[in-house]
Amino acid sequence: MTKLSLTEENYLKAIYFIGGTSNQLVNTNAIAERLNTKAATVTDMLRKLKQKDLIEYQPYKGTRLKLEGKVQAIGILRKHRLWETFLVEKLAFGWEEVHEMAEQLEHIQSAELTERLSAFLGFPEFDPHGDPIPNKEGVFPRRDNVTLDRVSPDTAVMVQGVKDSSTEFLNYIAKLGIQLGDHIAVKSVEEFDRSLVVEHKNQQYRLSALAAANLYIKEL
Amino acid sequence: MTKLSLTEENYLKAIYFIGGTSNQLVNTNAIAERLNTKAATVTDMLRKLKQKDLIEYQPYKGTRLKLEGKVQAIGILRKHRLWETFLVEKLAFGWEEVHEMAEQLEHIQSAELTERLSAFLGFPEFDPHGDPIPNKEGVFPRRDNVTLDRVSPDTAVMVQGVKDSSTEFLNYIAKLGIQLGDHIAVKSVEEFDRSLVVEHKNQQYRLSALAAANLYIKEL
DNA sequence: ATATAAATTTAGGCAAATCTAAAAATGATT
DNA sequence: AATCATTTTTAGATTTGCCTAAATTTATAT
Repeated sequence: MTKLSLTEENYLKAIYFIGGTSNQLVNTNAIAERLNTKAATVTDMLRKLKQKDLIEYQPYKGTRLKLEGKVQAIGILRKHRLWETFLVEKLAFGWEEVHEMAEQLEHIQSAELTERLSAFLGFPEFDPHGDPIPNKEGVFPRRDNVTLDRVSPDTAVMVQGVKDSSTEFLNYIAKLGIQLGDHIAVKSVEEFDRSLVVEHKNQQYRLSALAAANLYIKEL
Repeated sequence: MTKLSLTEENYLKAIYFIGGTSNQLVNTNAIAERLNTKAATVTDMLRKLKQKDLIEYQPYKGTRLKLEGKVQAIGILRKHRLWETFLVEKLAFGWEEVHEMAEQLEHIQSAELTERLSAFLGFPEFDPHGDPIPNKEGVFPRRDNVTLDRVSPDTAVMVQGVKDSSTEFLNYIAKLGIQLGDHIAVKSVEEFDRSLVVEHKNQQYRLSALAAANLYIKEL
């Protein structure tokens, strides 16, 4: 349980996200790209993290998190999503504005603070983007993984989360006025490009299949 | 308005506190001691901060903050005290527990976050230790600087703050159950050592002159 | 299968923040 | 005023995280 540097934490997080839930082998270049750094720099850090026994790493082969590395990564993710929830629910930020701040706040070291923050927020299970918040044991809550492109015409749904949380997508749906919890009715689906006509807040408009595939929903 | 490193921020804060409100010249050694570092290290940083025009510094003479350095230091202090207020009032930490966490939180960069936090807390003017929180222009609220050792016998007062916020003192008054806002009645003052007998929460006990001198109060 | 391309690592360096040891300046004392 | 003690600075290293350029390994494609 050595205390990690901010940089080390960011590397673990990057490996966690690229590796996905199945903990795939991760390429050096992928990490470099995600962290806006150079492959040579990543190699240095991988050697260091391996030496700390946080990752598996074989030169030229790739890397994956070991148990302790994963625990750390999930811990950081937990803090990130709790702080995002705080920023949106208590400080009234828009859900597209909070990522930067949460990137800083997630590195605050105090287990007690994290747990009290969670309690203060009412032990939330999903953050403002609809992403699941692992509990302090690192266990994720379950959620239906249905996206808007999967539903049939004439279905009413509620928006539960976004799959793609890039600024571009968040801005796009902010422009449409879509928020978590909003109700959307799918009117029709275009055969040609799978785009859909939806009714939302008394307005009808068209959504591309790509946009729809990035909205997690619950059928009503 | 160059963004400062965490370390640079800590140096400015140290100079601010040692220099006091009158912005006295500060010795290299005093800074080293406060930051648990070595004088040589401090010299390096002073050269750097001077080069950034944040401080006045003449080798062997000492240093003091320039306007921009002071603005930065007060900005950090504002964040520190707002976060402390948050931790105590919203997360129910004891006021002796929060310093460490606030030391980390004070470096979070986002003016918007700071202002929203202040609003969320109801624009507090004093933190849980009773210390004044500068507003976003850097102006401190005024407060009576009366300490408990200054009042005459048979006076009722309210605790407004602590002058010495060392862990030792905070623990001591926590043990006595003294909290901000508490009412205390001074029963008598001992000629010999200026110690006082006080009534507090239906109990009578004796406080040393030293302890009393570290409690800011308001007469009722 | 061999050449070429792509990915990765190694080598050598740089900047920030730190340290120890030695040198220099300041201040205090007789 | 000369000496001694203290404070401060300089010099030279170290660690962390990063870089570029060159070398090496792996993958791809004729």
